[in-house]
Amino acid sequence: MERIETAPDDWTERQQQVLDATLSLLIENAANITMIGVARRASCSKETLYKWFGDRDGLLVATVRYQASKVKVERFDADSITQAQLTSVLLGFAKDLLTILTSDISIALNRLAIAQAHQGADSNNMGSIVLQNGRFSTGPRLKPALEAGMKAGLLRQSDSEEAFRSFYGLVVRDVHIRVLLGDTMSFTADDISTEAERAVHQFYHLYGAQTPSRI
Amino acid sequence: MERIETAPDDWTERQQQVLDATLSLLIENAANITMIGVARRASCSKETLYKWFGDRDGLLVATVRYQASKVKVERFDADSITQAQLTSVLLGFAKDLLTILTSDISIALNRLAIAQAHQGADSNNMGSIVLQNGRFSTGPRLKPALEAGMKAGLLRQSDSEEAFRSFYGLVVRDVHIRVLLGDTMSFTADDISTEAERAVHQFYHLYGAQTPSRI
DNA sequence: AAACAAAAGTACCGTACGGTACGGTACAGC
DNA sequence: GCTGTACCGTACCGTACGGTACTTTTGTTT
Repeated sequence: MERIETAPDDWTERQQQVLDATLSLLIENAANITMIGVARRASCSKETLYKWFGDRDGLLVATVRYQASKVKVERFDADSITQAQLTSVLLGFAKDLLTILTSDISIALNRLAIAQAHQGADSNNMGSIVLQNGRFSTGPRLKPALEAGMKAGLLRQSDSEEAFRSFYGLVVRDVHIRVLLGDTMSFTADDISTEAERAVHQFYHLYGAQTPSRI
Repeated sequence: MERIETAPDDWTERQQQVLDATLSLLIENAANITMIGVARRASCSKETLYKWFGDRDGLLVATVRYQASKVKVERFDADSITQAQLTSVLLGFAKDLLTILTSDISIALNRLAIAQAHQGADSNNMGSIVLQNGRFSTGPRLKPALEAGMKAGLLRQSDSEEAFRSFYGLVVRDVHIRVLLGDTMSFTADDISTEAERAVHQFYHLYGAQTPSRI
């Protein structure tokens, strides 16, 4: 297990300050973001924004990518795995997922991406970018651990992608759509731990090799 | 079991035509909806829109409520329930949920509501309305069947709200966020049936009184 | 047919925002 | 010191849109 970090998209420090300013404005109100607003918050000129990022969409895409590059990903890459290790990986994953999905910044970026997921059906629109760096980066991240678990006889043999999707459902349930729609669910760290443990327990119940105790 | 229909919010036929026009425009591009666009699509004047709906937000809220009023809700309201009945209710619910969440109209309205979930923290904003008529109307709808199932010894005794949320997670998994972000998942009716059956099977596995066969 | 109401159509206003241009300033290289 | 570059601040332009006012059409009542 090691922590790897994706490339910071090679922005200068000043440019990163601008992107951070954009992020802070997005968190405050993703819908009403304006170029002049970003310029003021970042204490830079609009012309600089256009010079660096091309246009409004370029700035927003750069901001989404920039935030994605900041997320450190933990990968499991061993052949064999013990029960305790697998449980630890699953628990950590569930907690990370719930923490991220309920964070201000994730909510803001998802709102932004969802709002304009319709325009520009190409793969460079914001919806695709968020999907790629969000949901579609989490699956492959957990896959090795799941397959090692199957190989070690801890999990039933099955399609690891399907297993992952069910685990995702058990972890997230209705939380994501609720927070996106403005339901303030106010999770404490304890709540998240409890939820993660429930999800892992239920997942073992569905996909574990031997049947553990109920709920 | 009976089909009840919520009040159509007493709009005249002509007004409903306007709301339908608004819906069709929302489906085409929820982000770029304009008053003049609605007026043209509905062959009415802007002034009429303002007279009938107050302002832009009033029109959008009315449209969301109007659509919600069109959804017929099936309720279970018996004291006792058989295994076959419970399975039927669960399957029907899962299929309905997946069908709705992946429909153009639900996607458009959720995008609209999510985009501006931040402004107006009062309970009359669009996020609250969609939550109330979407996620928060599905729970109570299934609750009686779940509790009847517990009473009949078909399901383990547990908090029916918690049981529902896990069922929701098993049914929806990552589907909702993916379609909202623009991932075209193209479900056929067969796909939806398969998904629903898997979810119900897994739900029974977690909450069923006797342990059925795996997956 | 006259009279009235409702609503379509159109013209208009104010504003907000994306994008551009330009003047001014700090600083690096020569 | 001179020149070029990078950047800030601000003013400006064009457009799109929300909202209002006014004129014309349509249709209904008496």
